[in-house]
Amino acid sequence: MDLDLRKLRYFVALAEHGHFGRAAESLYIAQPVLSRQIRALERELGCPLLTRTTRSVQLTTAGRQLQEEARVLFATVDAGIRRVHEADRGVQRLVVGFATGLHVSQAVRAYAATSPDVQIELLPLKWWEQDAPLRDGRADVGYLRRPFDETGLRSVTIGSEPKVACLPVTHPLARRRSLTLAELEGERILDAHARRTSSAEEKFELIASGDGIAVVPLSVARSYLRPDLVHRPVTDAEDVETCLVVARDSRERRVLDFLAVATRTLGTAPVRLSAVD
Amino acid sequence: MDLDLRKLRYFVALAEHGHFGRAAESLYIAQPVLSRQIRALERELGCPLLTRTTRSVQLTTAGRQLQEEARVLFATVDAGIRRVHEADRGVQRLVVGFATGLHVSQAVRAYAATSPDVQIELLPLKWWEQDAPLRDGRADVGYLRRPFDETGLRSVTIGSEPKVACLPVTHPLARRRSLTLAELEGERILDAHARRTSSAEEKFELIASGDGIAVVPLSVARSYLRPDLVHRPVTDAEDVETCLVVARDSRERRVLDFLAVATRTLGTAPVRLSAVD
DNA sequence: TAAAAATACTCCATAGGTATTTTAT
DNA sequence: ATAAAATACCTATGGAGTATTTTTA
Repeated sequence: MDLDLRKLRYFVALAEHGHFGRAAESLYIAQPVLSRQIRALERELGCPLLTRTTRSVQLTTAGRQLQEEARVLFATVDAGIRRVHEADRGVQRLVVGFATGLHVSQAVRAYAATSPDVQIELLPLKWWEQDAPLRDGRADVGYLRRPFDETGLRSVTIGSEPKVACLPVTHPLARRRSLTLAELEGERILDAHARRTSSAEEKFELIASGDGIAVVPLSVARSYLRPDLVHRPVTDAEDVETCLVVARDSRERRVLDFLAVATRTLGTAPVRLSAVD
Repeated sequence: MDLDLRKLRYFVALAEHGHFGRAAESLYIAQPVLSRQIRALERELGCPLLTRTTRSVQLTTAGRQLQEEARVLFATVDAGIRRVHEADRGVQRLVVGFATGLHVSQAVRAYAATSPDVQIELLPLKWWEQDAPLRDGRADVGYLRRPFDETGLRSVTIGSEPKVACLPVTHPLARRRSLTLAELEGERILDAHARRTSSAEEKFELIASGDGIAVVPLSVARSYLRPDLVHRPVTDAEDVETCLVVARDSRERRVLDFLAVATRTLGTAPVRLSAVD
């Protein structure tokens, strides 16, 4: 049912030693135990992890992959347990999510100055799930662009930015100072791609190679700026609102403090809860 | 010793239901079993996860943190096992690491066209560990900037780029077309920061707020371009070499193919192994 | 007092041990 | 022939079950 981390640890030792006897020794268990546990692991995973001859042990492709996965898995476990212990010792954490192109470090530094005991973590938000991390607790507060699914969240608008069209420098429209939506009629617009790769970079690569153009918020264009691309304001496209977002039911001091500091660094009045709902 | 994922799964169910009886029911186990397992988990972790009254079960701070960690942990496990199964079914993967500012998507797309069956994954490399992922197998091939620790690796130089100084727009030197190292004497240079945050953004934030300047490769400056910063070539700073890197002992078809395609997209001759060593 | 968690006990699956056999070089 | 992994068999830890007690809103 559940992956057995003990067996996985045994497997890693075996993969490293390439020898049942020596691996068992390093694990302080008897060799037959290791043999059985590895067989069990192979059975549970449903695929062979090594090819055995009496003289050598060689990893299969799946085995090599598992060895790699084990590395990140144990690192994840260790880091997780450490954070649990920190939470137990009363260490406060604040995870600040931010959509591509939105700059948070000024607010973060201002907040860090007021609350030096809070560990701050930055979480870049993916364009296809801006809001989910706030709902499920992966982030305590986020800088997002509208629209997004606001159910279960509270948000304060903190600004807005124009949309721009990204074009190859060689594109005829690139010579214009600004554009209108009408002028973009007939252009191939690269939109919300289904592929959930990490790379919006790919989109811009496609634009550079002439496969299409994109209309994006100014700050997105800026953060993917390249010498072979230009961006021009689309004068009649609606501005995109940026906002600060928290989970609807979060009432924790550190979150409220951050909101206060963050809105203050924007030069606006501190957020009152009533204004947020 | 090892974290028990079964107990963790039980804990998650309990955290969600907030009630031993109902959680046990949802897990198809008896209530006393759940009680015991949760106590055992608390003992193993060395900290209380919930405050129990006969009417309600409430998570402690550590408990909330563990619930969060469990989410990412189970996701990591699932994804890992999936990749192991894929490897077993013969699905090829190629992980391409790249340092900030180096663009790989052109080569990746060219390679994907020649080898459509290979799953390609992009891995952004951290500035403080450019090379480690190549050595430990997290990446099969990487686009790196010299210098880095080349032990156990093979590299081909594929280009070089000038260094530039990043300054606030308001800085007196910002009006110059280009600069020399001598002219930067006396400036506060923000260098390799010890803090291993994900954010080189922070460094640029510091520059923008006048805390110092930085001398970085051109492509790094470009990828963190902001309206309140400028970058000017430092004419007498040595250029930075960019290179393609693989593990010394990697001889796999997919890696060699990628090298061939990648160097071809650069307009240079395909890499011969002898040239790499 | 009633609902819910904890405790007491029993059973069994499985990790781990030792002794031995099988296998491939 | 020999080194190394697999198999056989035993022990004991701990997970899961039922019955019962303890606790507090």
